[in-house]
Amino acid sequence: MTRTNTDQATGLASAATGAVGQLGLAVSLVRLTHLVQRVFDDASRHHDLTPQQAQLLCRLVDGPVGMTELGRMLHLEKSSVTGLVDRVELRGLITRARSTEDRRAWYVALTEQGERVAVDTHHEVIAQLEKLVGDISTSDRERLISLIAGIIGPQPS
Amino acid sequence: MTRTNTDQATGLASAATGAVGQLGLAVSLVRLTHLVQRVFDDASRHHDLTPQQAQLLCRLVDGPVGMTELGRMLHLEKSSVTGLVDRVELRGLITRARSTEDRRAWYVALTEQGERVAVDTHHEVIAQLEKLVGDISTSDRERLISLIAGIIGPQPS
DNA sequence: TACAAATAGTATGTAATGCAAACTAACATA
DNA sequence: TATGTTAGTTTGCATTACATACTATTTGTA
Repeated sequence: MTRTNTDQATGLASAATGAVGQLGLAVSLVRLTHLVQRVFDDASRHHDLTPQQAQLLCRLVDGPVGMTELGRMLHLEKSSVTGLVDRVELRGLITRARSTEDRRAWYVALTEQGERVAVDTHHEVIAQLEKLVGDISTSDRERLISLIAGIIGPQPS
Repeated sequence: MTRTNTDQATGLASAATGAVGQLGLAVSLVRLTHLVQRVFDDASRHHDLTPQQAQLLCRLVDGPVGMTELGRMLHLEKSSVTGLVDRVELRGLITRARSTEDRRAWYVALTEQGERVAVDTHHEVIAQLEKLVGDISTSDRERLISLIAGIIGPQPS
């Protein structure tokens, strides 16, 4: 099986290529993603949340959000949103409130406890990531931020 | 609720800060991760795989791997590995073969069909990611690769 | 050699995730 | 008013992931 530079994968194959610097950009992005994902999962677990529950809480930090909008944000079908919100509501971290304009719609909001958990979890994620990037110089950090901004493009909320 | 620069979150809060360029590095990393994760999930789905199944296949591209080692690679408990391997084996994408040195151990390997699916899925992930970073100049790409290399550090396989 | 401890993997039971399809209630429009 | 659309729930299903308990094999040690 011959293999080009970007041909080795989404997971490993480092033995074949040697240093990280030899990897393609796409593969580097995938590895970086695994690492960040890991940090997020660990932080969630530390606060007794599943990663999905933590994601939900993070989406509510700026204020109440409707169920349909949540599904769009989290890329979930509406039935999945119902289940996720149900479970987190049962834990007392969020509440549902009827919309005043549309009696079909609900707004999901953090409870006081939910806000504490959301903020704490968020801070742990940020702190752990800062630890990972701590060695990078200020100018490199800015360069990295702007390069990433170029990739993720206009805010997809 | 006052909010510092790195204080807004793991999910959004863009309305409060404006442009992406204003975000902290940690938050940028989290957003980038969501994007890459999305690409990986979509590619998996296109090939009728769950993301976890696709991850598994990717880990086998370089050759057979034992169950314990798979668990270490994928950060899964051994009972989780058993289940995942069971299901993918049922689909005919991988096979178990007894180790010759240790009669307790198994090696998991791609079948012919599994190798095709793994390579195809991998190529789709790479192609989609390349599309995302296509606008970046060659010198910026190299800079980005080396900055990412600094973050992910020595190959954790 | 024999026996205890560690290791590789499986089996079982439980909770969470996520989808599709069918459903109810409310809104919107012709 | 009738019809279609939208917001959300319910149900049933497959997958994921863990902990715990288990079997079989290997390894270390007396």
